[in-house]
Amino acid sequence: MPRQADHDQRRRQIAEAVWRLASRSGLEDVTLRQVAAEAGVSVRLVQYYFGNRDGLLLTSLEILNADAERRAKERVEAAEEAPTSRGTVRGVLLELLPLDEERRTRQLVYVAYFVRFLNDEKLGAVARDAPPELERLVAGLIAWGQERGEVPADLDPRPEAELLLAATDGLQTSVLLGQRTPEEAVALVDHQLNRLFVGVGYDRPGHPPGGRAGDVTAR
Amino acid sequence: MPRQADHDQRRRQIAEAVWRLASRSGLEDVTLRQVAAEAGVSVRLVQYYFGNRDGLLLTSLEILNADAERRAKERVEAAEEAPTSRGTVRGVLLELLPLDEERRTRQLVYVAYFVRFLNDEKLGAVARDAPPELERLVAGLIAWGQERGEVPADLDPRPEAELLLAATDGLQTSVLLGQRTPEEAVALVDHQLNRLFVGVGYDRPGHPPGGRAGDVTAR
DNA sequence: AGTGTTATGGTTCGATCGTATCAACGGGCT
DNA sequence: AGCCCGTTGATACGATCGAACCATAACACT
Repeated sequence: MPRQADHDQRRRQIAEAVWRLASRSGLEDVTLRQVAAEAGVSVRLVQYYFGNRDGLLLTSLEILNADAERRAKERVEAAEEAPTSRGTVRGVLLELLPLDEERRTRQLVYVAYFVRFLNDEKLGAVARDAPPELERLVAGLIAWGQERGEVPADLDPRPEAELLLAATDGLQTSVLLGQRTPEEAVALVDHQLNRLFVGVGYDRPGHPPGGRAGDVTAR
Repeated sequence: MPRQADHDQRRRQIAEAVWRLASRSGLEDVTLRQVAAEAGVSVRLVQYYFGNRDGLLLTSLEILNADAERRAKERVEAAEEAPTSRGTVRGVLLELLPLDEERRTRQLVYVAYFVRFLNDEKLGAVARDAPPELERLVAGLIAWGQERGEVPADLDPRPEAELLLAATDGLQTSVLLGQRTPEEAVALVDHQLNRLFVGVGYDRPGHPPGGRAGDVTAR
């Protein structure tokens, strides 16, 4: 029991227990006792680091959000090395699908909190931040694709970005429910990307476009 | 009190209390006592009609689902009087948006139950039924539109239907969170419909197509 | 070396949970 | 008329909840 513990790590350890419980069976199973047991600490320690239950729920969500933001930034930067705007947009969208355990858990946690976002201003603020920013980002990428001639110039980037993100969000739901495999969801994202991006293939460099451009764009 | 009570109405009265509580603050506030208070009956009565809490949650969801199905059928039939396949598809999609209090509550209830769908087989079965059926319905309507020359023949109806429904589902989320007005969501649905349906206007009969078809289709 | 603050564990308290039990009312049936 | 069962109310019980309190080990600082 050292005097100088790593508070951030301790908080993260407990927050991860909250995520697991919330994603498994919802917020009603996120009790101080269950969280303590799941994290392998005493109830007192949870109180010490988070105060009361509201603080526990809020701080755990904030940590989750910070994680998501950092992860998204990483993936955007990685995708930006790709020579096409399409690759970057695809990277952003795929961050919204439950393609690995981390993303799956994160998205389930958001769902578990969802109804609270509407009536709890503090929680709602945390949740309402991200999406508009994403829409600006994707719209900007589409506009950039237009400058590079990868996206038809007569498209309006903003609604295209909004629809793309909404569709991905809807696919997320179906994948979580097990109605669709992650692969099918990715294929549908690519299908929609095919109508936006002409003359560029998937984010694999050197992939042959295949057929006339008119075929790829499905119109 | 009377020996012969209307059981269905009683059950519905209590189920509606469950919906209100669940949509307001999540399943953790759906306790027997709170439900009884919200419905204006005694706790014993809730037990009498639903057994235990699991039964209460399950049966309330089943009643909600039956309502949704009936309402969707009504709307489809009403839309089918419209002369275009587009009007019918639009009617189906708009049923998925929180455009009135009934739809809003219904969709919030689904969200409140969501994480339970994954681990509770009984609940999951109720939730997993509807969506695939919707996809077949919309895909069929698109195919019908192709026969009538309202939809380009080279489109594959199935992925178009899936994307349309996924996008609407995603828009639902943003409207519930207050990030988008219902009007904006409907506008985006129409935007996406514009790329599928050529040469037919909105479902208002006699609405002038306006400009060349190429303008309307955004491509 | 002693002292004070930080970090942690254990325990208790009143409230509320789901569930079960006891009690009573009231109309349909013989 | 009288019994009886469907229907409703009130209440009790054990478990668990969030929150608070007390105790103490261990390191930092002087």
